[in-house]
Amino acid sequence: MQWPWPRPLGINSGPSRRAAAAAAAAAAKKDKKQMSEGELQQLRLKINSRERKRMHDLNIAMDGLREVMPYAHGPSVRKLSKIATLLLARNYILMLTNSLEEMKRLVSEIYGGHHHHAAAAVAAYHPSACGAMSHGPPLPGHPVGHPMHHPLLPSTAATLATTGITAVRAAPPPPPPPAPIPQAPHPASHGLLKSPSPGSAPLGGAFPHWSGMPCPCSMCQVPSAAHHHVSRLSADSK
DNA sequence: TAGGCCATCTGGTCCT
DNA sequence: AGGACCAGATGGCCTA
Repeated sequence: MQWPWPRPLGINSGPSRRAAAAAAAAAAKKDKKQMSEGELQQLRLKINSRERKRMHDLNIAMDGLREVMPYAHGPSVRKLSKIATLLLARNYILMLTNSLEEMKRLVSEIYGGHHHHAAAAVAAYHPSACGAMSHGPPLPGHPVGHPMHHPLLPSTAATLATTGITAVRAAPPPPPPPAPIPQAPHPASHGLLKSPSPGSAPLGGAFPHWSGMPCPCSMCQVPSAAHHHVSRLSADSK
């Protein structure tokens, strides 16, 4: 259907329209009364199946969203819940927007309005790899000694906290960190791990971290947020 | 055991 | 009319 966004209330929903719909529903009900039990059951199964498919598609889309989120991926890592995924995605978008604005501002400061050079500088400074979150070794032109603000600043976990949502089974009362959170190395107790093994790469090496930047994951945004719950991975694939 | 998350079923509503 | 979307109800699974 061509309505991939929530339908605003009130569209085409005047009293007459509603009455018509109600009448149609009533008629359908009457038809259903005339249907045999078997036919009714067939119809129900068909509708249920459609709904299942719809929800599966929704989950696939949700998985797609998880894949591009700056968050741990991998078999040993528990999946973000749906609500956490959406909230993290929102913050991620806000962060990228802020990042872009900040970048523009810096560039225009540096180049003092020479837009041509400024644009080139932006391209060189902020390669697309940054957006792809593949932060391995520093990229050419991608400063390692980034000021403490890679603007992943709107804290996901903070938002989650303010919305009363626990990101990935957040552990209770996270004392809010006053300032930028120290990033490296990740504590072994980072969470989302099946069995935190000291010495092994945090998060199984699955988590892309910026060198010299705050970690974007909600784990780091709020200490002790999100722990355990790995076994649901298997349950999720039921 | 309580609480969180999820899948599924179901009826209502709206759109094409 | 048929399909999509939505929200409430229900029950299962899992963890603290």
